[in-house]
Amino acid sequence: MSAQVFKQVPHKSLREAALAAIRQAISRGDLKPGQRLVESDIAEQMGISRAPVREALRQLETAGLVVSEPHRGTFVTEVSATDLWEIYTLRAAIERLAVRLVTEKASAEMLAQLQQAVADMAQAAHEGDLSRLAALDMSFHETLCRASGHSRLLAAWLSMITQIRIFIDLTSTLYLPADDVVRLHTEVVEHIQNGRAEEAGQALARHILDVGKHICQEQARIQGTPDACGS
Amino acid sequence: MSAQVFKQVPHKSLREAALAAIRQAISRGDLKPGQRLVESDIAEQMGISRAPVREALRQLETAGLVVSEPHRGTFVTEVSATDLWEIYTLRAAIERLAVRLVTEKASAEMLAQLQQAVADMAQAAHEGDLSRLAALDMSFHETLCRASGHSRLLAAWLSMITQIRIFIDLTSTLYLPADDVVRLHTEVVEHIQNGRAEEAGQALARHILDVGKHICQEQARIQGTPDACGS
DNA sequence: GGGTTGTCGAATGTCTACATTATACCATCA
DNA sequence: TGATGGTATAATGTAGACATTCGACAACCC
Repeated sequence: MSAQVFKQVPHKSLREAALAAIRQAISRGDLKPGQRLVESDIAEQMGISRAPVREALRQLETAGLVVSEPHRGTFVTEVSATDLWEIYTLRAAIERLAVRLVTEKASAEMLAQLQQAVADMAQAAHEGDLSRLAALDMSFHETLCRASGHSRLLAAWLSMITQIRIFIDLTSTLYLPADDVVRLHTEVVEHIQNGRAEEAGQALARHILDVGKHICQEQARIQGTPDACGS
Repeated sequence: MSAQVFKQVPHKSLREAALAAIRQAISRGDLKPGQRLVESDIAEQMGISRAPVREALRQLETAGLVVSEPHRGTFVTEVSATDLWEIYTLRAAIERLAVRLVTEKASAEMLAQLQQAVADMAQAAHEGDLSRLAALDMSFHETLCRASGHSRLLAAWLSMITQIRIFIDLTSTLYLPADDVVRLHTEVVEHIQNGRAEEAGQALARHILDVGKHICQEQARIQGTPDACGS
């Protein structure tokens, strides 16, 4: 066998293309919660037939990004306050595991990466660049989940983030003073550094649940529904 | 608007039928890990066309029960030792949340249901009916997840159980003495009863991880691969 | 004989057409 | 006027046909 010269063609099926396109559209907010997705429209816009579009929609349905009712159509999932509560509690539990795993491994480069992330956050906070701070915040958590080396954990995290991203952007506010955000993440990193897995997990979970509660209340306020977020 | 009197008819499509059929077949072990699923065969056996079968397969793919390679086919997911480790760690984290939620609510009937489950387990253990004990064990955990009132949590739990059920049945052994199994669950229920959410969660998580480790090692032994289950 | 190339069969990927169903609209009638 | 019932339309559900691709095996060359 000769040396590798040619790159593998990324073998994309139309289904995967449709999947990515629709997911992106939802993630970007081009498709809003509750909006109807008409198969033939999507197919026409993409220049393909309905079959691959349907299959992509079925995948998105299992992933929870859309809901489909027989003979009525598929709609972008609407996220209720209850849903937000579910997602945030689950997310907290999952990230708690992530941080525990990372602490147990505690590779030097991982730690450096997380420290860098926190340093960036501190700088953004210092400069008053709140939207950058929010982006770095999200990035910090993603880094953590990736560093866990737990593929299912990461997949679950990404799935949940996709579901709430629209909402986070919608109400794009920091629910805490910028300094507090930096401090909380610093605390977590220090716990990791010192090998205190349990403390790191608790600090992180508390932080996530705290933010979740705020977003939950905001959601309830916007929609005028009673606050469904547990204590 | 009048009060709800008539139930909605469950409006099942062929896709849902196919989905349920294939899922059951995998769950029952009729379809073994690694086995190829030929769309036209399934369609013919069910007396339907390939379209709904394909869509069902796409959903199963997202759920992680099958994997599909372009132009090669769809196969029942093979569960490696690493997968088992991922599933058990995630499951422990999720059930830890479940037990916390249940403890916080602590409705009387829920508690009674869990106590009944443990009592049944004790009886089965006393009678030496190990397979019934194993079934009750599983049922206990499912009850817990349902009682959490957290739909995503339950969905995630069911998904993971489906993925490992084949393997659990395959190596259908209790990895602990029957009495220990009963004792561990009794302990969890007592913690719930006393409102000690954190302790209940830790006890449950320890128990699950313990079992997971044993199953992991068993898997590694069977396949001759090195033990990939973290500490 | 080892390795490469050509060919064939089978399964998947995709498309088009048709069947079924839900919803909106309008006519009808008490 | 408002409820009832029919009809049209548009979208989804399903089927079947065709295109594409993979894997295996045979033919071929060195």
